[in-house]
Formats: sequence, C-alpha cells, structure tokens
Amino acid sequence: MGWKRAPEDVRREQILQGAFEVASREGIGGLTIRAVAAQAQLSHALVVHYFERKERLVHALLDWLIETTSVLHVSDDIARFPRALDRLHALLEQEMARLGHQPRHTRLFFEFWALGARHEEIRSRIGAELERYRAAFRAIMQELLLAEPSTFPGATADGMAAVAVSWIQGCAVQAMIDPARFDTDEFLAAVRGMIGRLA
Amino acid sequence: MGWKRAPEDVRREQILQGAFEVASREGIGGLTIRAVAAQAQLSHALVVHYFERKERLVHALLDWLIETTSVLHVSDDIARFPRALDRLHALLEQEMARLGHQPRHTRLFFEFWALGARHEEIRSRIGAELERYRAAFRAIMQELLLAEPSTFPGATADGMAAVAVSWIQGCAVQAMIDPARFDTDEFLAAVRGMIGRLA
DNA sequence: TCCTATATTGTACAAATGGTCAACAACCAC
DNA sequence: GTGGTTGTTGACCATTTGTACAATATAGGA
Repeated sequence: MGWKRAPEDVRREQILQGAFEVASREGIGGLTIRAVAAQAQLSHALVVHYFERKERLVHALLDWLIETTSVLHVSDDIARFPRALDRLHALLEQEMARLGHQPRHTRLFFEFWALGARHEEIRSRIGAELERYRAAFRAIMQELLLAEPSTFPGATADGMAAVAVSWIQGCAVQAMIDPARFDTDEFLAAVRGMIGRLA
Repeated sequence: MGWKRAPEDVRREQILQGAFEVASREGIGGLTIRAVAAQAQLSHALVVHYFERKERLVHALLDWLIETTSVLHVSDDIARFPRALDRLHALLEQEMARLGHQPRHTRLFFEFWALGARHEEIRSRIGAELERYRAAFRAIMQELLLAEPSTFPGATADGMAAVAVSWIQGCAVQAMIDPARFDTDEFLAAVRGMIGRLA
C-alpha cells in the first residue's frame, strides 16, 4: 500500500490536529475515534494504538488546546507600563481581542469547561488554568489596592482577580451565544468605567 | 400487565423530570431515550411517542429548565429599595445565592450554553434568556448612570448590563470548576467595591 | 356488556461506536 | 539480500442508540 512511517511525536501531533478539527466542527460530543482518523487520513486502529482509549485522546486534546492557545502571555509591551491600572487595561484588552482571534479555541475551551463539571480529570486541569489566570490578575490587583486603598473598599486582591476572570469568561460566553446583541467595545468601556480612567 | 393511563400533560412532565435527572447525572451527552425512560419507569417507546425525536426532547428539556429555574425574579423585597444601587446589590446577591441553591440547574444551563455554540435552535433560546437577563440589569444601570453620570465615565447602560451578566456567569463557572480556590463572598465583596458602597 | 380508540409495550433493525487482533508492509541492522 | 522489528491496516465483535412497528392492555361510550 501507499502509507509511510512517521516518528511517534509527528503522528501524535497529526492525530491531535485532526482531533481539534473534528471537535471544532462537531463538538466534543461528536469527537469519534473514526472521525479523527478520517480527518488525519489514518486508520482508526492507529489512533487507538497511539492513545489507547478515547478518554486519553480527549485529555490529550485538552492539554494540546491549553498549550496552543496563546492565553495570558503578559508581553513586554504590557509589562512596560509603570502603573498597574494601565497594565490591567492592556491585559484585558489583549485577552478580549484574543477571544475574537482564536474563536475555535475559545469555543472548544468552553465545551471543556462544561465537561469539567462531571469529569474530575478535566476539572482539575481546567481549574489549574483558571488559577493561573487569576494569579496573573491577582498581582496587578494587589498593586492596585496598595496604591489606592480607598478606591475599592472591602475588596481583596483575590476577589478582584476572580472578577477580572469573570469579565473574560462572560465576554466570551455572550459574544459566542449572542453576537448580534452583544457589543464587545461597550462591554470593555463599561469595565473601564468601573475600574477607573485610563491615564 | 400493571400499567396505567395518564393524561398527556402529566406524562410529558414525568418524562421531562426523568430527562432532567438523567441529564444532571450523566450530562446532556449521556441523555439517552432509554435512560430517560428507565428513570421515569416507562418504556422507551413511550418517550418516542411523546417527543417524536430525541432532538425535540432535548429542546423540550431546555424549555423546561428555563421555566423551572427561579432565575431573575425581581421580588418585591428588591423592588422596594428606592436607590438603584441598592437594588443592584440585592439582585446580585440574590442571583449568586441562587447559583448555590440550584446547583443542578446551574450546571445543566452551563451545558446548554456550550451546546448553543453549535445548534442554532438552542443558541436562539439561550440568547433570548441572556437578553432577558441583561434587560433586567439594564434598567437599573440606566437609572444609576442618570443619577450619577460621573461615576462610570464612558460606560453605557447596555455595556454595564452585560458586565453584570458576566459577573453571574463568571461566578457560576469558577464556583463550579474550582470550588476550593474560589470564594463567592470575596467575589461579591470585590464587585461591591467596584460599583460603590452599600448604603 | 361489548366495542372502539388509543395509550403503552416489546421486539426488531440498521447504523455507529469503542475496542481487539491477526496479518502485512516498511524500515533497519547485519 | 535477509531477517527481525514495528508502524499500520482491515476485518471483526459486542454494545449502544435512535427509530419504526405491530401487538396488547386499558379506559370510556353505546
């Protein structure tokens, strides 16, 4: 026949790419060993050979998704802002722009969030990502609270970090479900109004 | 045999109850006509008889879920507050408390949100619910902006309503995925700090 | 009491799916 | 070349699932 050999890691990547395509198109519920194999132009037995069980493939896809999503990279451009408030604004803006630039990643993440409600393995990985997310905001919020303690009475850095994460999530959900009636710019403007003026 | 007849609406309700139980336990992906029938102690053929196709059953379950979730009922206790800010605080508190009181409803809603990304029918219903949600907050936000225009510079009532919805959603997601590291009280305190002191 | 309408059920069937396995073909060491 | 190793495949199996359908039990009217 006309098939070729390939190094193990190349095959795994090829299969995961196929899994991402299928999951993006059909949803995780429609993620089938055979569908992935067809997408990657391989036999389904080979997919089983590399990932043993479908469950493993799903977990591997989540890991792949986390790795390939350019989430929360605090770039030098952002880190350069001397004031914490400016960094917060820039970070929010960057993350919300990313939601629009990687729509398939965002939607797939969303499905994994829902899956996490019932599968411990997935929940713990998503939970760790959420914590990473909060931690990035927490540092900024801490600085913000120290600089102007009276601005947000009663608030803690932890709480404000969680609120920042909820902005991202809420923006993602509403933009996905209701793009016609949801306006990201207005959303961002409202957030800005709440946390203070951009210098 | 020992089976009995029942009025049509009773049977439909019985089946939908069973569907809710199954979907809560196994997820929408595990929602099977046979599983629903077993839960409701009926033959699976009867479930088909009443809902014709599985798709219809899922849509009916979503409608049922929307109806039976005590979401966003602005009670007299809340409406009595003269100041918009107080009503906002009370409404947020009520909604976040509900998330904890109806955890199965919240989780199931979450799954439907994710499903909505791929199914037009579901997306439109969820979208309408989101709009209802925003509308309730929009009225309060409008009043808030009129009373103190300088408090939230650049923000619109629409944008702030969307942000309020994102608080509820973000709180639901994080509390579900990461209950150990997420503190609802701190979250609420941070939100309060951002929108102003409670009188 | 009988008879009709229909609510309810068990059976059946095709399609899809996860997983197993023996066979085969490409690559490598010798 | 040759033989062994192993990546790769098609065929196969058991199970589940959606859906169709004929048979049956029940309720209510004549």
